[in-house]
Amino acid sequence: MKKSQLRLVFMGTPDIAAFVFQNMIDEGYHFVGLIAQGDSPLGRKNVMTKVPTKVVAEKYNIPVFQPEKIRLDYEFVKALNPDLIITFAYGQIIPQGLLDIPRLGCLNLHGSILPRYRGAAPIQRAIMAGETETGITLMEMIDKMDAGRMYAKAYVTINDDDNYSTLSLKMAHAAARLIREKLPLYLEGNLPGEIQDESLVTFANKIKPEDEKLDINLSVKDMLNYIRALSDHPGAFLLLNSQKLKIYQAEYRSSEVSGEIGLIVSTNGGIIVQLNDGQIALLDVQLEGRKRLYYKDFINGQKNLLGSLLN
RNA sequence: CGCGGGGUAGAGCAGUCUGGUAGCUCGUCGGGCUCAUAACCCGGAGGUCGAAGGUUCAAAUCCUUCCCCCGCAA
Repeated sequence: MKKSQLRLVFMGTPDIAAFVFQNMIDEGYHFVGLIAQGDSPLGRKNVMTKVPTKVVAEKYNIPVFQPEKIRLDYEFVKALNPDLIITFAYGQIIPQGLLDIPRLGCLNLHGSILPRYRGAAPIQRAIMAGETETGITLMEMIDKMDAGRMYAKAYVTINDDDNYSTLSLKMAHAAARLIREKLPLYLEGNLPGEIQDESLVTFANKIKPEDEKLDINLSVKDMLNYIRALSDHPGAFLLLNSQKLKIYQAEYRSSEVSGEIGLIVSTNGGIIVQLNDGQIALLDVQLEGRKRLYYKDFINGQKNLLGSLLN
C-alpha cells in the first residue's frame, strides 16, 4: 500500500511536533485528522493562540480536533477511520480505547533513547543530568506511559552549549529523519521491534513551576546544566533582592572559591557568581518585570550589583 | 475587566512619594596619555521624559483617558 493511500491521524501539539507533521505532509503522507491540545489564551491579554500543529493542519485543510480530555472524548476518531496514528508530544495520556482504533496501531515518537527518560520532559531532564547523548525512539503506544515496543532509534549529540531550545530543534530533525527512514519499513512489516528492558527504566518528570527555582548550593556543573535545560523556556531563576532573576545563559568561569556562596564577585566579562566549587558567569538574564538583557546592558542599570547576594 | 512591574539620550537605569535649570553607567564623536589597548584622563553631541487632555505661575513628577512592553497565574 502506498503511503499516500494510508489514512493517518497525527497527534501532537508544540513546535517540534509541527515540524515533524509538516515534514510528513511534504513526504506525501495523507492525514485525515490532527488531534492537538486546546488553544490556550496566551499572555496578559488572553489572546487565543493557535497551537503550532493546528497552524500546519489548517494550511492543508486537515480537520483539527482539540478534545479537552482525550481520555473521555475519543469516539470521534472512529469516524476518521484511521489506518495509523502518529503521536509526538501530544500532552495527554491516550486511552486504550483510542489505541485500539487504527488497524496498523499507534506509533509514538519519544524524546529520549528508551527505556531511559520515560515521561513528560525527557529533553530537559537529559540536559539537566549532563547527558552528552540522547535521541528519539519510534515506539508502539500501549496503555502504560512510554513503555511499548521500540521499533527504531535516532541518536542526537548534546553539546556543551546546547540548551532546551537548540536541542529541541535537533530532536525535531531527528524525529523527522526517523519517520522518513523507518516508517516505511514498519508499514512493510519489516521492523520487528524490541521489548524495553524494565530494569533500565528511568523517568523524566514534568518540569513544574517550583523546578524553575535554582538551588544556589548546586555545583558549577549542575548549575550550568540546570540553566541550559530550562532555557529559553521557561527559564531557571535565582533571587536578587527578592526578585526573580531569570538566567538564560551562563558559562563556567573558574574553580576559584573566594567568597560567600551566591555573592556577585565581579562584573567583568559577565555577572560572576560564587558557587561552592567555583564561579560561573551569567551572560543573559532577565529581572522580573524587565526585559531580557545581555549582561553588559544589565550591569549598566544596576548600580549596586557588585557585592549583592543571589539566593 | 485575572494579579503585579515598567515606558526618561543609541542601550540599560535613577529621578516621580515631597511639582521649581533632566542625571548615572555604557556606547558614540573629538582630544590627551601609552610601544599599545576593550585600560586611564579631559571634553562634546545626543531628550517634544509613551500619547492626549486637565490642574498649576510652573508638570518627567499631581489628576483622567488611551497605547505599548515585561513577570506571574491560567
